[in-house]
Amino acid sequence: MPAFGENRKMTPENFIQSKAAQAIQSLYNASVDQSSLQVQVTRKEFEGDYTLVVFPLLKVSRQAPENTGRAIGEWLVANVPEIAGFNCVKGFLNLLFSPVYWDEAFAEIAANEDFGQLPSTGKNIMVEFSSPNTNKPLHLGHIRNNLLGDSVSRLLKACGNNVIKSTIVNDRGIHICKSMLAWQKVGEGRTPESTGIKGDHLVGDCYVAFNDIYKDEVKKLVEGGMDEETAKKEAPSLKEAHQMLVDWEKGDKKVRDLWQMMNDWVLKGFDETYAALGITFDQVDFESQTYLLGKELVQKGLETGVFTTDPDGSVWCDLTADGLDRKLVLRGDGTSVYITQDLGTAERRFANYNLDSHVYVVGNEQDYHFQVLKLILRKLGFAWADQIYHLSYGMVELPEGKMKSREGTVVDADDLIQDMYREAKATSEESGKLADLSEWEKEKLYRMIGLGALKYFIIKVDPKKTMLFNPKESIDFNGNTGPFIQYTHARICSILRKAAEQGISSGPASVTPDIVPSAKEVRLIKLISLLPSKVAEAGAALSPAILANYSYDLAKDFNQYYHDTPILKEQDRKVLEFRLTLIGTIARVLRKAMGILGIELPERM
RNA sequence: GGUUCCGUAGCUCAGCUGGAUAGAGCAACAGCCUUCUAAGCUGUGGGUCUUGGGUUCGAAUCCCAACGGAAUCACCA
Repeated sequence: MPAFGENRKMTPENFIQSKAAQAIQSLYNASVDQSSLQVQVTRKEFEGDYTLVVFPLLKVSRQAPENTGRAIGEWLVANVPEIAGFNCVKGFLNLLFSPVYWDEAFAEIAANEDFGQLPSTGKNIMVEFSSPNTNKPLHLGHIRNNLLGDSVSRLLKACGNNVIKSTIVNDRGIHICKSMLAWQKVGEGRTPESTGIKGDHLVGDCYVAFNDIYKDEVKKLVEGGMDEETAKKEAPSLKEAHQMLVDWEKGDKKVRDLWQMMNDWVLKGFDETYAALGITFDQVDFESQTYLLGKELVQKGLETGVFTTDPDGSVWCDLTADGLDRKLVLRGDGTSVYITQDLGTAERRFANYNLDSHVYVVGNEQDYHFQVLKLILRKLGFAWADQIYHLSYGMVELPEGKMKSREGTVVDADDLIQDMYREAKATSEESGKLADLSEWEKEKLYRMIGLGALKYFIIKVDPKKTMLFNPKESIDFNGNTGPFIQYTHARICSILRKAAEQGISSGPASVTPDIVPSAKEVRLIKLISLLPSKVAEAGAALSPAILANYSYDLAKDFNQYYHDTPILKEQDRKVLEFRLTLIGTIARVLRKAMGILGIELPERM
């Protein structure tokens, strides 16, 4: 992927590789494969822009590392006008580009409005994420899922793909029946309207109530002499819930009506949470409408011998040869299981949307499920089976351990969003910098900052790792946090505003070849220029964390530059305009990167 | 037991296809607001990269093993 804008034919790395190959040819009369030459950005402790690692070349040069490096460096300076100087430390040849080179590179970035957007691939990619159950409200785990899914969708889009965001609402099953039953038993006809409680929370309360009733029954049965295992199965409320599920499948009107009503409450509640998070979907499926999919595939698999039938009529796929176990795909009574409908929906989606690939954002507790899913699809002969990517993410744990809904240690999504908002408000009010804003503007800002903090906190961690959520640290707005990056952007906007008041312009045209960027400015330009490769890298690894940490690096570097460099006091107009263009470009790059992550950057804070 | 993932500063995390003295933030300590937003900046202290082997000029990174932790292996979803 190009490290520079799309117009540039060569990245600095390629450029050095090709010139170094020429140097080696000329000095040692040996030809080396350009791509085998290792070039990296020079570490900031050393002087230079890019570094050629000379160790691998010693076989060819038959000289000490230092001498080899020096010889190549001298040749490059003498023969390549873009390379202005070099120094050699051990086996590392640090090369310095001429200021003109950087100036041109920067002008190109500054003029490219689409900087950071990669060329179109023409591919259709579906990203499925969120996929909630309708028996309880969203919690912190769902937030990680939603933010990853949303960010990854934006990443893939920035990588030039046509992205379809989808979710499948798990609105059917024993869990929702439990909530329904409890509502009938102890709900006393309460509704979101009559109580003012958000619909998903009301239904979640019912779910908790069911578990209380259930535990009570089990306890009584055990006291009556029954062993615990049996008691857990024989509890009357559980049997009732099962009966309710059977009635639901039969289409019993009373059950269906109740189900419809309570699901509507929940979905309305979810809509509010999604709106608060700024998340939307292009395609929403409901499991109640898709759970029968996949049965034809089972039939097909039986015909082709991929599946076999047991004496009791259940259908299995034998995966023992692949190091896995036997997997049930159809129950003895002919009803389907979880994986059956997943097979079916995958087939339907690839066909309907002409997908090139499909990303599933699902927790790592389902790693095995997706391993099996892909394998079965491959056995069924679908070429696209390998284009399924399970974006597996780790659990979110609390300082006191795992979240357990039954023990009430879950962090509720709505509560969390509220807490972040409140903290942002308190911190902002304390600073007193927003006194002249209208109430409406302030509210918008508190939301932007609170949510930015939450989103960044979650997204900056490598998805596959189990992460710890410490409420105290999450509301800290100092250091490597969303608000730090937002603050940097607000500061940049402030500078540009002040400059405009003083009638000083900034823009690509102000970059002229006679400006010599300082070492710090060159570092910033190098950082800015990394955006396209970071987008590509993050997209390929499906890790928004890469982009988040890159944004932090850029913001941190800017803050240091900002403190060391007088900007508006500078007398030389040309230098001033160059700096303003640089600062404006940083703002644009930050906005782009954070936009891909789904985090807004305010112009004031 | 099988499979997969994780183990880096007191804590939370970075560390790209192997490269220079392993980096940030938090916490602790010491500085910096007549100058563009102090939600900031500068500095100090803090490491056997879980352990042991291997591969090579060179390993936190790749391979093997051990130890520790997590997930999963349902006629649940």
